[in-house]
Amino acid sequence: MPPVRPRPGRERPARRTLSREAIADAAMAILEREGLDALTMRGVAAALGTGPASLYAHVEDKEDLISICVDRAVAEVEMPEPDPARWQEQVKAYARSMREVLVRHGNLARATMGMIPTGPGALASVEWLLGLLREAGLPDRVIAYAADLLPLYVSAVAFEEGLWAAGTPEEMEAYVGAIREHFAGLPAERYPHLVAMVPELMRVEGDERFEFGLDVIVAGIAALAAK
Amino acid sequence: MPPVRPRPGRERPARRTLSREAIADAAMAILEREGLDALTMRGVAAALGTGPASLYAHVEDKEDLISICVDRAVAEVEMPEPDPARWQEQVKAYARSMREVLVRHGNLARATMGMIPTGPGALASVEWLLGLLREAGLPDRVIAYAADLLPLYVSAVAFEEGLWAAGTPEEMEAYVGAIREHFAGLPAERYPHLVAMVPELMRVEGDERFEFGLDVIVAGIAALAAK
DNA sequence: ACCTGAACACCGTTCAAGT
DNA sequence: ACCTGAACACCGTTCAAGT
Repeated sequence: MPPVRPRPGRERPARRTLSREAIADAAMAILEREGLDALTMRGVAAALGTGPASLYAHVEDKEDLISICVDRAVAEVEMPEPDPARWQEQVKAYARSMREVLVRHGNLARATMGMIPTGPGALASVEWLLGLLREAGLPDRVIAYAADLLPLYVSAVAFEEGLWAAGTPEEMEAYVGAIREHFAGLPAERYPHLVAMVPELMRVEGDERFEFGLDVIVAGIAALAAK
Repeated sequence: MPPVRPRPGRERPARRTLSREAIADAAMAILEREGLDALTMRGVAAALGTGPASLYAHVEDKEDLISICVDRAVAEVEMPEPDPARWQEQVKAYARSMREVLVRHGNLARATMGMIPTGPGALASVEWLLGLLREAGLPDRVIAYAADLLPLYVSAVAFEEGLWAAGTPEEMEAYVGAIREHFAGLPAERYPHLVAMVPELMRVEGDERFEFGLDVIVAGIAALAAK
């Protein structure tokens, strides 16, 4: 009669098997907590209790891993039932949701720029936007360029906002103060327009800034579509 | 009578003294030849025949060095005599020139984004744009946001174009081909709008794309200014 | 097939020491 | 004050070896 043994291979708790999904989960957690700059292959591996080399059995390289994260994030963008009569408002709501998602995921925006989306999340997102604009009756050529311009704008804004959010609030405060002083001290004879505009420029604020660009772009698309 | 000596301290050719300017020159040369990714403190130092530590006597850090390069590049943007009656066309010409400058300097665009300009080159550029829009009679608030939106758009486009230009033309060709095939193979029942739009989306081309966005933004600014 | 330790070829920046 | 060699604390990725 064989001696009683603890269940075979269970002397220590089984290591969670690595997988594309588990790696992406760990990466997303780091992104949300610390942002894109803190996302390293070594960090992801450490979070999974292994070494960086182990990741390469499931993931092509760091770029590949980031593209998985981007696709997951983009899938979170809200896509309400298209209502062609309200396409301008729906396009804006879509852009607002995308901005929120990109900022929340530790400035993934830097990665979305220049990326041609091929993952299911991004494809569903593009499909939604194209559908809305087509049902609204915009010309195909305008739709093609608009569907390219809109995410570009949102990504650019989110990218910048991610950079600014990198520092602590105190550093941020100090930086803005230094900028303000620098601009206030400029010679009016050399930069008359700039000096005259300093108060107005200093009033520029994140949300309003985003909404202004959105207004401009949606109004511009509507104008070009009507031509 | 003292022996004839070669000029004092000239036994070897004198090392070119380091300076902020010399360091920036070397950095700009690397940028134009190899792009932003290839710009390293070690590379700049090597080009100047010294070690990386030597740079830190003249330059705060890498970010500081890049900001010098950005300012130099922005100073190259064309700024014709403002003609308020033609402000829309002049804004577009300004944007085209900025795009060209950013792309030519090895994708400096990634660095201009999120940067509040304080150097003389950037200030002159902002001053010009503000002056044009003020003389054109746009409302101050629209000017403030427009002067922010326009460089953001140009930088975003240049940033993406810099990414695409990173590979060789053959790699580029292969990548576009793969994308085309991927999109052509998508199930029409899952992505009806996307599949229907593939031919139109594939016709999207760099210059036309940039011009479309420019048209949209300038038309949008004009529309908001008229309200 | 999957996982691993160790190593390779890089980074930006700091520091003590020189001149 | 300026410059330097060496070192520190990181990277992404590869590779031979294990299972």
